[in-house]
Amino acid sequence: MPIITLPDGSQRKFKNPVSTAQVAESIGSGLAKAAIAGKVNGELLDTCMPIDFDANLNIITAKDEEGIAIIRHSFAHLIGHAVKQLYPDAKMAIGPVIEDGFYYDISYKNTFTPDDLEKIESKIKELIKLNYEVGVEIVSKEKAIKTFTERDELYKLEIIKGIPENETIKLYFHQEYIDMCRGPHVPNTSHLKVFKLLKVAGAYWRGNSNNEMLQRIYGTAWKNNQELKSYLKRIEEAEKRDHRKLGKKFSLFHTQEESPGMIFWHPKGWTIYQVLEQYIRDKVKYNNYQEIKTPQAVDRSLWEKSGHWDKFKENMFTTTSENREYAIKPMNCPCHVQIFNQGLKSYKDLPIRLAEFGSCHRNEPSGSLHGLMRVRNFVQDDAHIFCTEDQIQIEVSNFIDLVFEVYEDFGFNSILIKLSTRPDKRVGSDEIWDKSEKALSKALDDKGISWSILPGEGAFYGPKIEFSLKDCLNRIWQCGTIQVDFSMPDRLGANYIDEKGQKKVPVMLHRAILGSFERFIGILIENYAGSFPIWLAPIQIIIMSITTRNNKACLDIYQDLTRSGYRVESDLRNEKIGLKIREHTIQRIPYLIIIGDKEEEKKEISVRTREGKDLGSITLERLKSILDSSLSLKGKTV
RNA sequence: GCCCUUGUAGCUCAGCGGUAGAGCACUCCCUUGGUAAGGGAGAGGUCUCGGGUUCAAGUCCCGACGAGGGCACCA
Repeated sequence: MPIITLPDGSQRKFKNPVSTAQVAESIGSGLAKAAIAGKVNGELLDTCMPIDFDANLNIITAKDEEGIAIIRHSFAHLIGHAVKQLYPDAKMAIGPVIEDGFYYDISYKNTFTPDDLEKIESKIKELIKLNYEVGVEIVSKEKAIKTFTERDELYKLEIIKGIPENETIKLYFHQEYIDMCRGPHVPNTSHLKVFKLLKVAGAYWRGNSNNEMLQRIYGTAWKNNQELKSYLKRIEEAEKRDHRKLGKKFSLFHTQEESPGMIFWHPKGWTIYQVLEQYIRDKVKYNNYQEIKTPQAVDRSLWEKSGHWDKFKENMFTTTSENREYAIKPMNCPCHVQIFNQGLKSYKDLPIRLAEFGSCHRNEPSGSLHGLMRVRNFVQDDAHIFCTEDQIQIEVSNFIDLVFEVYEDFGFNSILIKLSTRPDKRVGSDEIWDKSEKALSKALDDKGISWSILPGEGAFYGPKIEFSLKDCLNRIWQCGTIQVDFSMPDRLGANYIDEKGQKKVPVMLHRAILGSFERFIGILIENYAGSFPIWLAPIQIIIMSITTRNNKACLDIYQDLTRSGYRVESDLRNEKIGLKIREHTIQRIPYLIIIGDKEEEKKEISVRTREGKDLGSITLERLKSILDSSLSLKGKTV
């Protein structure tokens, strides 16, 4: 006699085991129709599954987040149903839910073209119209194997092999199509209304590049048309902020065929770069780092010692000279150890913090290159802290503060923080790993920062904290990082003399705040959609004349502002003021100065912002004070 | 690296077997105009590169390279 407790606290008693569908029916037929699944004591179940115990039940409909997720999941099954009708030889692999949508991985002899995608979409629409019941059955492993053997679904059989004996297997019946899934799924296709297939892409079976590449069909689904439309609109708007598009539009940088993955910085892009570099230079100097510069190409022997030749050879560009082989540095750390190694170090010298704006080259796979975000030549705001084990905690803690301080200056508030822990292949004792992982997690916890863990994702030499930011399409890019390294200093012979006069190997902390200038600027461009806060804006002020008669006055003001340290340009063309305003507003120049006869007479300037706000006629001094207060805020108000 | 898509003027794109097009930008001329596009004329392309099919190839086929979306990779 199960007693079902509903979210409002009311209870219903049933004589026999009861399903979510039956409970919903007992409440009302509208709810029965809308019911997609039941959340039974917090666990999602198909509406037809019997409940034979007292339970809390929440009836899930399309209005719930979980309901939409189930709808998306069921749409994946519909891809299966449709694909198997259209292409009976296709083999279905996996079809999970993802953020905002779903996909299905399929193996098929021919490649799916955009035409096929349309056909599949139409077929799915036909199937939806049938309003068929989706059946579900819990089966034995044998039955599942038999079912998919008969159907020649090799991938499903592979999946079954990996399911533990004690775990239940559920089959979902979509008319003649059968899929296997944890579920739950919608009880009837009438729940499946609004969807769109988006694209086909390749994906390795089980995410392993040694396996066959399958064809992945991506789709999105929503509870109504408005939500679908607004989702598509959102994507469209986000794509307009793409840093590669804006990089062209604002002439910040370009790339070209002859040097894939390497950036040609234009004057305006380079201005942003330089502002960032000087900003970080001041920051690290203030925090007791010493800036250095190390060679670009280093003999193979050093990379052999550091372990890079062994572990990282594929990713290094090499070159030769007079029978010697060199590698263009992919990282700065080995060179920094060389500087540490010059002269004898005492424990009293530690920590030593060596910073470099180090240009690194890595031969990244061609398919991974992505605008400024993933490049083959980039400059890190790199530094290595050489310290004792006892100093790790405080150094990590200080670094985290520094990262937050810096990110705040850019107005970033959603920073993803992850701790990557010991991988299977690693150096160093478990004791040391325990200690360094704990140092990192403690530093995060002490500050009340929320973070997630990436088990086994640490570097072979030590765990790391990653600070990641999102681009306009929510793709995640690692920017800042701090990594504990017990290995490289030893390999490269670094040591210091401790209190007892003994030689000891220092710990090395690898760390970067922005990560790479390239990636960070990419994130900035998308984050600000090209409307850079004034401290970063490549051109801060444009001075425009009403007629050529006013050109001389414009040049005087230009000279004044330039000599006061602002980034200014003038537009003295024989064009109407409306055109000039339009063009420079589109270029997102923060302040537009207009000089006509009236301004000349009053010895003032008219100022307008890129947002279209008219500040009226003011003195040059007044403008400077507006600029200065805006400069001091950096990106905090944006 | 793998799969799919894609590569035409500085930019955005049309053309998809029959002598290269548009808009914006550019150059020149007229216009000296007050807060998001004044008017006219002109110049500009081995249609990424290399093969092939064809009487004829931006257009069809093959390959290379680049780019875009995924996947894998990101020490």
